Amino acid sequence: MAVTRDDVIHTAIQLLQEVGLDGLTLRRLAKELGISAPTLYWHVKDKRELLDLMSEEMVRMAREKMPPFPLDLPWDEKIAEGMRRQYEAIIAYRDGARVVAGNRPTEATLPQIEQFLKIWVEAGFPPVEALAYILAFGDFVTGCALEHQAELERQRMQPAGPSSDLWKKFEAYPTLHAASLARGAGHAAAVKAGQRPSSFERGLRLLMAGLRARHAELTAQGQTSSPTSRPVNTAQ
Amino acid sequence: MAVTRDDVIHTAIQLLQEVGLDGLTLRRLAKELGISAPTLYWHVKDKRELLDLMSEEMVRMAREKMPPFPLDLPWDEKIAEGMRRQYEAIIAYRDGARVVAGNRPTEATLPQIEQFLKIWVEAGFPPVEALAYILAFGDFVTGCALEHQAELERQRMQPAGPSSDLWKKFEAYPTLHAASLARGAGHAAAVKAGQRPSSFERGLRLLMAGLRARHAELTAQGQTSSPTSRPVNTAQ
DNA sequence: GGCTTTCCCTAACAGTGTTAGAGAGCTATA
DNA sequence: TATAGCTCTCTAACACTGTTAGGGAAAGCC
Repeated sequence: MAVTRDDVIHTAIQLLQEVGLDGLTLRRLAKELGISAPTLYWHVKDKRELLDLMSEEMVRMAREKMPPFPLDLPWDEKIAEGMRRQYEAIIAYRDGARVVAGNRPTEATLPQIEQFLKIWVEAGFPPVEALAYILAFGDFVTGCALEHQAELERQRMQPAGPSSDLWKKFEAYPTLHAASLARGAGHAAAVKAGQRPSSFERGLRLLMAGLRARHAELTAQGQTSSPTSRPVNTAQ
Repeated sequence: MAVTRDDVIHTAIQLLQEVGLDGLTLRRLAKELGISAPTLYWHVKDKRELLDLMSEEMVRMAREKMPPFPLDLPWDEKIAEGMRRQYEAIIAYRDGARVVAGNRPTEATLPQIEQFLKIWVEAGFPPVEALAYILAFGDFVTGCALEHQAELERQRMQPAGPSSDLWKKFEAYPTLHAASLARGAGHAAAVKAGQRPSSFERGLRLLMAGLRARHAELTAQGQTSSPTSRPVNTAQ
């Protein structure tokens, strides 16, 4: 049976899990599919395009596996949950962050953004400001996901490697020393157990606190029944 | 005169400015130095090591050019300024974010972290919590810097390309449509003018607001003269 | 003079994404 | 039924990449 474009994409994603992004070569993928490397160019324009398609499909599949979005939450918890889902979707696959981040923005993400943006506007944020915040939140998610998976790849290469040593061998820096000691084993264990690393949750909590403050400002400023009807200044 | 290791690093950084990370090849660098490619392996173990050295030197040089850090600010503005400097240092060179982010954490950054951490602890944050926040902030900075420079590279390839079109051709998404129209030309112009994009400043303001709220919690909880003497719960 | 260190070379390997060009098998149409 | 065209695949090859092997000339040291 002939190989389809979907076969290429899904086999590539599966192969990514096994060998990582740096090991994902066209020849390797072709062998997995039982075809020759140049044949891939009939299904796909570029390796760049292949990665774009993989990126879209990966977040789509990851989202598909999640329980339906709880719509009966207060606005701030809805937004927080939305960010968590974006984070989880990105790190669901090995090197997913690098694949998604390297991707140029595509049209397939627009409905997703639209839906999320609506939550913000219904909460009372002016559309421009909400969009700006979504982008900023997105950058944070990307950064966390990249750093998290980079750490995973480092551990995969040399378990308990010099990365952990680095956090212990400095008595020259007293504050850092105290902090990292107290941090110590708990963190490494949590990461290895696949838990959400504290960086993301910590930062998210801060962002949400800041957002609630801004929201209070907005609702105090424009006291109409429809909060979007009278857009306020965009918080320069 | 013989080529030194510093020559290699600085020529590589200069070459990075001209051709970008993807254009930075060992043969190209060797030609720039007037030597042959394999000779580079006498000065440097790896390309990976070369990039690590470049990363360190780039942030060092960028920091060197900044005015001395203003120490007479309130604690929150000191932290915000520290984050801004980290961001500026990373995006000071072309593809700087990719170079720095791809770098495994090195010992040279420790004094920097120690100094920054001290600001937090003096402000009243327990060391563990402060360190966690610094890492979260760092992820945010990395994410913003990567996205910012990725946008720059996209523009370099095709000025006013389909990326801008994407934000305009969707009347199917009303909320997004409204937001992006109001955003429109102002943003693109700001990015092209090299201004700090709103994503970073917006997110930073949110993070700082959240941080001030957390700080208020902490100081209300532990009312001693030395705020670090009685570390409080770490905000689970 | 001999020995080691420093700095450089050419030749080559194994791998990468990618293009050129050709061909087998199916389908639809004249 | 013959012909044209579409779909999917192939081999050969190109222009790169990082990297290794192994050798050689100049300088300093004992």
